Amino acid sequence: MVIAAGPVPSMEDAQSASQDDGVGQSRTRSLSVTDRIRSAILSGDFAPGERLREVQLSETLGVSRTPIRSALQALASEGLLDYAPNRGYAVRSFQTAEIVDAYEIRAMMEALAARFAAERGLTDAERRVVEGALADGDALLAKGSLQDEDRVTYGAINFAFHDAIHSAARCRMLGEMIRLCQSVAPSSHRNIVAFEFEDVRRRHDDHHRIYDAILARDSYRAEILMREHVASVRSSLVRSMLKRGSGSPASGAAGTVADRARAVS
Amino acid sequence: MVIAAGPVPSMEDAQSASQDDGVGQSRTRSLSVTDRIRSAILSGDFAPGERLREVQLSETLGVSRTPIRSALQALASEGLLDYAPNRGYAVRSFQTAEIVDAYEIRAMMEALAARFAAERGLTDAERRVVEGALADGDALLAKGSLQDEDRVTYGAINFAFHDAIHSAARCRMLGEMIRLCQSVAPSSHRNIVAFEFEDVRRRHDDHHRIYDAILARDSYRAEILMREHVASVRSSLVRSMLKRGSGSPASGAAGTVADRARAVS
DNA sequence: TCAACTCAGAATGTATACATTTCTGCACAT
DNA sequence: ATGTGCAGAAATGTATACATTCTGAGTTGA
Repeated sequence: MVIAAGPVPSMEDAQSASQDDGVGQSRTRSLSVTDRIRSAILSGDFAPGERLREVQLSETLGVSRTPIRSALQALASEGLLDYAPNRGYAVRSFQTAEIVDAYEIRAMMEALAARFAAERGLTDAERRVVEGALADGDALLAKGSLQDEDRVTYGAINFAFHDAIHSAARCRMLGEMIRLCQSVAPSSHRNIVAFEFEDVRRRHDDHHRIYDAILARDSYRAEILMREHVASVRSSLVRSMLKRGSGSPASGAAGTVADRARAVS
Repeated sequence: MVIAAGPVPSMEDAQSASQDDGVGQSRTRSLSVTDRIRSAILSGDFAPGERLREVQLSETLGVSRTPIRSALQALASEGLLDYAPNRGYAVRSFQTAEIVDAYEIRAMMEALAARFAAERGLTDAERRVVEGALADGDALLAKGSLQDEDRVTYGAINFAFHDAIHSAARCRMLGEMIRLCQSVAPSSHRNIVAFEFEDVRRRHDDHHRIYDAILARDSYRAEILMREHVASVRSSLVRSMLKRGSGSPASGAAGTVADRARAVS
C-alpha cells in the first residue's frame, strides 16, 4: 500500500501528546496508539489484507513496540485485524456477505435492546434524549427535502436515538456486541446519508413507533419494530451495493473498509 | 460438581487444529498462558473482584510479565476481566441479572445461526455430526433414566449438535459472539447435567425438530424453535437459582463465576 | 481525634535487548 | 524452467531493566 509520507493523520501529535492539557487523564500510550491506528484503518489508510508491522508502526508513531503490540491485539479482538502466531497482524478484509450478516446480527441485538428498554423503562435523561431526537427529526423533515448537511444532521439524531435505547437496555454485553457489529458495518448514523428523503421519513416514523411501544411497555412490539427497522437498513445497503455493481463477492480482496465507507457515502 | 480443569472446548481449536498437526506446538507462551488463566478463572480459583497481579502470575506460571500482560488483555476483551489504566486487571464479578441477560442474547444468536443454517444448508460432514448427535441422544434416552455420567455424555452430544449448527451458519462473527455469551454463562452442554430426565428428553426433541426445520429449509421455524430452545435453558437456570436462594442480586459481589458453576452443577 | 502530607513500597507502563520463527533471495540441481 | 535447500535478513515472541503511577502506612499538625 502507499502510506509512505503521511500514514496516520498528524504524526506530530507525539509531541502534543506528551504535554497534554490540564485534565491529566492518565491515558496510556497504548490506548492513544490504539485509537490512532483504529482511525487509520477505518479511514482506509491500509489496504485490505495488508500486514501491520510492529517496527514500522513504532517508528511512525514514535513509541516503542510494546504499546504497538498492545494496540494491535486490542484491534484484533475488535475484529479489525486478523492475527496469526509468529506472523503478526493484517488488516481484515471483509467480504460483502460478512457486512450483510453483521446487519442481521445487529438487527437481532438492537431488537433485544428495544425489548429490554421496554421491559425496564427509561430514565428521565434517556427519555429527554429520545424525545429530543424525535422532535429534532420532525423539524428537519418538515422542510420536505434534505440537503447533504441535513443528512449528516439526521445521522447524529439517529445515533442519539439508538444510543439512548442501548443505554436503557441496561446490558453491558449487548452494548459491546452492537459496537462490534458497527465496527464491521458502517453504523446507521453514518450511512443514513445515502438514503432518499422518503427513506429517512420512513425511518423516522419507525423511531416514533418504537418509542411509543417502549413507553407503553409493549416489549414484543418494540422488539419486532426495531428488528425490521434495522433489517431494512441492511436491505437498502444491499440494494445500493447491487446498483453500484460492487456486490460481487468474487475477488477475495473485495469489500475493504474503504469500499464500505464509499459504498454508503 | 466442579468444572473439570482444562480449557473449555472453544472455537480456538479450529486454529490450532489447522496449524499444529500433533507435533510441533507452535503455540506461543501467550496463548498457553491465556488458556491456563482462563481455566483458573472459570474454575473459581480467584475471588470475584480479586486483582490479578502480573508479577505474581509470572512467578506462578514461570514466564515473564510479557505473555502475562498479553493474556490478561485477551481475557479482558473476552469479558472475564475488568481493566483500569494504571490499576491493572481484576476478575469480573457477574451479577445474576447479567447471566440471565447473556442467555437472552445467546438465544437470539443461536436462533439466527439456525436460520442461517437453514438458508445456507449443511455440508455432508455437518449433517453427519448432527445426525450422529441425534442418534446418540436417542440411544441414551431409550434407557428411560439417566445416571450422572449419562448426563455428561449428553452434554457432549448437545455440544456437538449446537457446534455443527454454528459451523453451518457460515458466519464467523456469530460464532464469536456466541462464544462471548458462553464465557459469561455456563454453556448448555455443561449445565445440561443439572436437568431431570424429562427436561433432557424435551431438549432432545427440540433438537430433532430444529434439524427437521433446517433440512426442510424452513428458516423461520428453525429460528423460533432454536430461540425457544435456548431461552428455556435460561428459564430453568432462573428456576434453579431461585430454588437455591442464590438469586438475590443485592450484594455487589454476588454471582461469581464459581457461584454460577455451582448453581447449575 | 482527625485530616492531610510525606515517602517508601509495589504495581503497572514503556523501552530495549535477546531468542525464536518466518520470510526472502540466490545458488544449485533436476 | 522449475523445484529444492540453504544462508541472511527481517519480523515476531520473550525477558528484563527502567519509568511512571498508584497505594497505604506512618507522621505531623491543627
